[in-house]
Amino acid sequence: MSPSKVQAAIKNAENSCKARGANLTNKRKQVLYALLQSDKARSAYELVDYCKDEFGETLPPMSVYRILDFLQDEHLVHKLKLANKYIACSHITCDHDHGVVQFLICNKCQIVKEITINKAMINTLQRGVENAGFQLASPQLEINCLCHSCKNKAA
Amino acid sequence: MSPSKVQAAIKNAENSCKARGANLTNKRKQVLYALLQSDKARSAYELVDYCKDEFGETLPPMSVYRILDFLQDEHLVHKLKLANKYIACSHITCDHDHGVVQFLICNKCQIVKEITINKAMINTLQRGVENAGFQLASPQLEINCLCHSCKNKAA
DNA sequence: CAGTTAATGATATAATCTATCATTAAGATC
DNA sequence: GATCTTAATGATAGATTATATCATTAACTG
Repeated sequence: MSPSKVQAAIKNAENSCKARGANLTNKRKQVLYALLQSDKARSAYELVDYCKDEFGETLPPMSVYRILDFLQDEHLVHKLKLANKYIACSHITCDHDHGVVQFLICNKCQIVKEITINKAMINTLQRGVENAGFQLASPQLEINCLCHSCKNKAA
Repeated sequence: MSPSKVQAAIKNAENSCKARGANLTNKRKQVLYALLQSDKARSAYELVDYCKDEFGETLPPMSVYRILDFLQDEHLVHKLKLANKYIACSHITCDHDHGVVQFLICNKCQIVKEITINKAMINTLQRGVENAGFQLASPQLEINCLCHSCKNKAA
C-alpha cells in the first residue's frame, strides 16, 4: 500500500477510535502501521521485531498481544487463525461494499490476498452450514492456498 | 462412530498401509483409534493423554507427532489448521463420493462436523482463486463456526 | 494535586511443534 | 541363529504462539 494511503488509513482509524471513545496511542499506531504496509500476515513476535527495527521501539510481546486485541476490538485488525498471524482490515482504506471478501493465505510464504466472491455463493454455503446445526463465525473464510510464486518454487 | 465401524476402519487402514508398503504398528493404531472414536478434533497432547488413559501407553509427544505425520502421509488423518488439531479422515469408513466435504469447526468446543456441498460451488470458488493467481490447497475448506450448543451457551 | 482509570512493562508459564541424537525393534542376508 | 540394516520409537532441547498475573507508568478527572 502506498505511504499516503497508509497515512490516510491511520488517520481514519484514529478518528473511528475517537468516535468510539477509544484511544489510538502511538504504540498502537506503530503496530497498525506495520500491518498496513505489509502484504503478508505478521505474527505478534514479528511485529515486536518490526517495531524495534523501524521505530526503535522495544515493545514486549505481551504488549503487542494486548495492542492486537485492542485493534481487533476496534475492527482495525483481523487475526488469521490458519496462520496464527495478523493483518490490517482492508476496509480501513476502502469501505465501499464490493461483495464478500475472502482471505487467500499462502501456506508457504503466508502472503495474503483478498478476493471478492459472489454473495449468493456465501448465502448457499451459509444455508448448508445452518442445516447442519452450525453457524458461520464470519462470512469471510480463510482459505488454504499456494501462491503463484511458491507454487513454481515447489515444482 | 460405532465400535464395529471403528474396528472395520482400522482393518481397512491396515490393509491400505500394507498395500503401500507401510506398516500400521500398534501405537499407530492406538492413535488412529483415538481419532476414529471421537467426534472432536484432538490435539497431539490430548492424544498422548488418551493413549495413557485408555491403553496405559505412555507415548512421548514427539512420537505422537511422528505417528500423526505417518497417518497423514497415509491419508488416514487430517490436520485442521484452524484448530491445530487432528481428525480421522471420513473416507476411511465411507468411500463413496458424495460431493465435496467441508469441515465445520466450532470455535468454542472444537467439535467437527463434515458437510457436503455442491461441487459446482467449489469449482466457482476455485476459478476465483485461480484468477487471483493462487491455487486452492485443498477443495476441503476449514470453516470457522459456532455449533448449536455453544451458540446457546454464549447467548 | 490527589485519586482513578487506562496503558504498558515484566515475569512466568502453557500449548503446539520441530530438530536432533540415541535406542530399540523388525526384517533381510548369510 | 548371528549379523547387518532399516524402521520405529524414545529422550532431550528448544522454537513459536499465546495467556495469566502482578507491577509500574501515563493520562484523565474532579
